[in-house]
Amino acid sequence: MAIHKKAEFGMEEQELAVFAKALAHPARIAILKQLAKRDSCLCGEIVEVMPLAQSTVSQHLKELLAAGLIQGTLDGAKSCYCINPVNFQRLEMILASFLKDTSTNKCC
Amino acid sequence: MAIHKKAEFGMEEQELAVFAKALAHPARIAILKQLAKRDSCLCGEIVEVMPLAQSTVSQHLKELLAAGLIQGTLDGAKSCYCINPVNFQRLEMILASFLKDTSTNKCC
DNA sequence: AATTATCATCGTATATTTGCGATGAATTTT
DNA sequence: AAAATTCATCGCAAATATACGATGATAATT
Repeated sequence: MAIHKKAEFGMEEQELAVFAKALAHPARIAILKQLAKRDSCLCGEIVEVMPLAQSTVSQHLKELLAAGLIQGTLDGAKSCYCINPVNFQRLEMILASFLKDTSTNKCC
Repeated sequence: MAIHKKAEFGMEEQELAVFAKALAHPARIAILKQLAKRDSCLCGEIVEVMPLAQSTVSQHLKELLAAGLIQGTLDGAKSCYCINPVNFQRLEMILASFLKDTSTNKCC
């Protein structure tokens, strides 16, 4: 876009938008489920159960990391990723607040 | 992307991804909050409280419509948009399921 | 009937996302 | 030490998203 106006909105909106964007691709949702299911994962283990190339999975992991939904370490050759419980709790809180703010039945 | 592989994931992942993508921009979150606050809105009323051009707001409304998060009618000159309560309830359900699937404390 | 107000859509420009192969770095295995 | 494994990053191509002004269509006002 010519100019990005995202910064002109409230902190709450921006924070939720960042989390939502991280969840805006089925691959990333599937990755998060896998991580939770196995408690933790090597990148290769995820690639095995995903219809995507290794480089693509690595990129999705990077985005999840940037959004704070997962945490991970790279010990030389091997990697290790897992859910970030703290930020997931934060996500849950923000979602609850959002759903409360948007609850209504009246319509046009 | 050269090829879109989204279709190769599960229905649940895809459905949540569609909702999440709709929420992946602060402007759309702000719009949803406005709609809930006022119960319903003309496009122009939203433009007034938003740092965006009318055409841009209209485009965001279209995306929210496509995702099913809002419903609306166009009576000639005037429009009327509001929250889609049914799909919001569905969103709430899917989110709860997702959060359950991703709950864990064990980490690497 | 002419003007004004409201809004969707089109066209355009730029930025971001998605996906992959190739490459290189670090570790492990042989 | 050589070969194999594991993974992030780079570079590329194509698709989407973001934002706006201009335009046209419809309805309400004058």
